[in-house]
Amino acid sequence: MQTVTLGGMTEDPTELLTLFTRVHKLLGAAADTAMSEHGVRVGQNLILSRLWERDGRTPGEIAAHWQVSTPTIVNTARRMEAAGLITREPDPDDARLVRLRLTDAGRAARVPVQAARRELAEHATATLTATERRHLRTALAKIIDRLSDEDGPDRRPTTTR
Amino acid sequence: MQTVTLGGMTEDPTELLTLFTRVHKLLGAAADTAMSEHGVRVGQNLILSRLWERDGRTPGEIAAHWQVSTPTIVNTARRMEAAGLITREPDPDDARLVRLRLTDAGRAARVPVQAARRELAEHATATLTATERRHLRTALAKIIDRLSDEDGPDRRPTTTR
DNA sequence: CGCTGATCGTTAGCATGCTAGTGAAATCCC
DNA sequence: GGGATTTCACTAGCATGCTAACGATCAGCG
Repeated sequence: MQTVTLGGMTEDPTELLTLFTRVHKLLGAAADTAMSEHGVRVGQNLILSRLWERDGRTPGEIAAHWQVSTPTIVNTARRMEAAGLITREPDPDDARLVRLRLTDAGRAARVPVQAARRELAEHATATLTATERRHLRTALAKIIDRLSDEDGPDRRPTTTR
Repeated sequence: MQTVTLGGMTEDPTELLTLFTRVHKLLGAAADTAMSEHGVRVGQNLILSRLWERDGRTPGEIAAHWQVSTPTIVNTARRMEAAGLITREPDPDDARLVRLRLTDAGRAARVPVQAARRELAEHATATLTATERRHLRTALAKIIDRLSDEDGPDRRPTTTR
């Protein structure tokens, strides 16, 4: 009986999935607000952070890194091109590929955006003890590993299984 | 080799926002898959769980409970009506209100859907120690409290501020 | 009684994710 | 060399969230 205690409760308010939904909504909204002040929307961080690390990546490359679908990156990249954060040029050696490159604006957003995200993370966990914060990170990583395993359709086609 | 481990990382893979994004995506996808087997999509749980608790609620009532916008509930309710899970009738006493009521199918989904969500939560946290699981719940609740405070525009219009 | 303002649902349009299907280009392999 | 396969990006269409603007209805108050 660790959790549910009420009489006719049908939905435990501390149900894990519910908690995650709410945290994600709050964190996502806060991140979007904070990042928007620097001309970047929250979903664009998927692409920007990879291009900051190394410029000229392809949509498929970025999608694979985050385990996200290619259309997600393609559509986000189109919005970012319209917003002047990146450019999209065909690869000269392989016409199937598209190279995403940072503009000056895209490069300039790096420091403030990363700072805003870091500050938000600190702010959100300000009331957690050091132990809780450490366990939170561990728990999240464990859940990701756990769900990435059987769920992941073809992550790392290692010969053996 | 849990995840990435490079030198000039610009984006810490253990960055809190990133971890939450990934957990949310994995958990949401798994929940949607599990619930879809019973004819319910993951977002519809917002409405269903409230109607299971008490039938005949209004969209605004449900939106307020979850701190979610009214259009979110309205649009989800329209899809649920099309799917045969609920009906929508105007309130006889107040023509502005819409009463959402469960159909037999909506009522029948209760047990299997709740079981599926519970099993998923257990599965996802199976590799966590009891301590980690306890701290996870605490940490999530604390983050929700923290972000709901100043962020919440008008939660509880107490006279004083 | 009737005007004004508050309340409630709806519509329109956007961002972020997804799957399925298309088409072009590169690669494999006979 | 040339047809079949694989690999890309892209498009179309959906679900889930949002804000802004609209319209209808109810409640207050003169």
